[in-house]
Amino acid sequence: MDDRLPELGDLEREVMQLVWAHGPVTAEIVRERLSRRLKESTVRTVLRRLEEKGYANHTVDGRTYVYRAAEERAKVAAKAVQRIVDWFCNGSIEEVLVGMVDNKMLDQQQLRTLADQVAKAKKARGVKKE
Amino acid sequence: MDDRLPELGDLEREVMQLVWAHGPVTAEIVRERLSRRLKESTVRTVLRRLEEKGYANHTVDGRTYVYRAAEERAKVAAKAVQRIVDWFCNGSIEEVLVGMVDNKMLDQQQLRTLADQVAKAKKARGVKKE
DNA sequence: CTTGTAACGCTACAGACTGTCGCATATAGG
DNA sequence: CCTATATGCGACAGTCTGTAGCGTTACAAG
Repeated sequence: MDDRLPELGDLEREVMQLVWAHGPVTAEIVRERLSRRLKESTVRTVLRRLEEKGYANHTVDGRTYVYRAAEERAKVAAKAVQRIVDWFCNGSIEEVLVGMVDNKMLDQQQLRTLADQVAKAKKARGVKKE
Repeated sequence: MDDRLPELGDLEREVMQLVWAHGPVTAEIVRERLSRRLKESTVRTVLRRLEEKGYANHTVDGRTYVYRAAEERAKVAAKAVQRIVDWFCNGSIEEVLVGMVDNKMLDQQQLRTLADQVAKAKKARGVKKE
């Protein structure tokens, strides 16, 4: 259920960004949009590995593979953050947030606004029961 | 200033945990407290690499190296989180928080309490000027 | 001063993981 | 049936990590 997704390399991450941003894609599409100019086989390998790692799925359309994200971007990010929190702060999210404020990555005002936005977002998609 | 610290391997992380938790330590101390049973040279290598990576410092006491964390745990965690946020969410912390709520890693109530705690923590250590 | 001992860094090395492809193979269409 | 094309597989080099042996150096005792 809470399968720990393996970490990604730089290229892998860039490709996932595209998949998330662009929706279902083919190796060719990814290749075109990629910053670096790579061979198709390279892109396909990355896509395949992404699937092995559980980040993506594919379906076949004719003889073309169409890839799409296996999990929402926000969810993956959340898990990644959770892992960081577990590793460095004994699971205390507060500590991390405090650290971010200290480090000026986030200010107090923002944080407060955040709470509201989250509340709003939650309501917007329907409240889930505990 | 915002030097991107390299990521850590499992053992390296475990060692850093000890450094943070136990304060200034020697290779020997670390070795004793470590879960796995390792040779001293192994521990020293890890400590040295940790220093190269910018996570730790050392001073010499007699002929013994004493290591201490170069940066606060919470700060490192915060940076790590920041990186995740940049990678996966275009820097939108909100998105991650929403994801965590969605994923039931965090609930709305907690988040609100969080804002207060951070505010308190900030005040407790004195406001820093921009 | 000589030597034993303890702490150190250096070098090494095997096993993953990644970025990058070339190539043999299979298949939709004509 | 033949061709173009999309696919997967295998490969290879470079890097990172865990793990450790070894030669070197410095302090303490003889």
